[in-house]
Amino acid sequence: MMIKPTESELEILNILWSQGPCNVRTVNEIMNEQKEVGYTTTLKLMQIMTQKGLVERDESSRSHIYSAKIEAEDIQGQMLDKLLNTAFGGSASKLVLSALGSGKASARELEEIKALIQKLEQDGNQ
Amino acid sequence: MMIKPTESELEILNILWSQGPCNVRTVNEIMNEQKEVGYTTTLKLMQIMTQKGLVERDESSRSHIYSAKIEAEDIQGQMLDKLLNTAFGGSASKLVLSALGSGKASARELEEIKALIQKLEQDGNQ
DNA sequence: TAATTTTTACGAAATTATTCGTAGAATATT
DNA sequence: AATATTCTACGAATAATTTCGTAAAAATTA
Repeated sequence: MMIKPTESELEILNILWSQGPCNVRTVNEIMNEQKEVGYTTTLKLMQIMTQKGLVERDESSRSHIYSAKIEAEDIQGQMLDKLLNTAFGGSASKLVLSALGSGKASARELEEIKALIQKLEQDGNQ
Repeated sequence: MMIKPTESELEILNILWSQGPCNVRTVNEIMNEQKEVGYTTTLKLMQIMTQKGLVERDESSRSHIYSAKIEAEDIQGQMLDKLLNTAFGGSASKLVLSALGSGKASARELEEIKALIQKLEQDGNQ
């Protein structure tokens, strides 16, 4: 069973996923664009994450460089699964309908999704 | 801003959503099908939820009857939104593709989704 | 080289969430 | 009526998460 990041840990992972490897200072500055967080708070979190194996760090330079040790897709899938089961009673279609219903997908994205459905239906009919 | 249920609170809400109004005993028994939880633990949680306004209770009979005070759809939408932003970087299509990709939707459900997309695209082109 | 700044390590306080024990009231059973 | 059961209220213990202060080492600047 894969380890489940806490909410703060997930925020940090998101930064690492989008920025690539970086040091505490950078992560903390990005965090602070959303809400005020002390430097040592971010540092501590990232140290804990290292211990848990969520990130790894390169200590060769003075300011350690952290990188995500797990794939965004893995965590996304895990969390989606959890949400599916806890909030949507296991119904993937309810979840998808809710996601699309509120107009958050562009025309281009809708095409992508249609294409996937097409593919799924073809595979299913074989 | 709507109040965000904790994980345990969400479990209880799920029970109330699917069962309709019920008392602590019933909720606790259903909870115990998944994992062992003491009766007073469930009671306490439901009392807290009452305070927070997540549920309301009818005290007219001795064993109080609790019912969800918020719509499943509202919380689902809220949590989905949050997941969308925290784990999927705001990309609804990534989320949907991940949800459909792992074969969790039936043929019937895929049809529903297709129909919705059709509708969204028509509306969009007006 | 002295002073300042940046960084890590560590511990612990503060906050939030979960769990449960105990007491007492209401009801049901014998 | 006495006993046992079921229920709520309440407080507090425990656990998990988040936050930050302080100290010391390393590096940079004056």
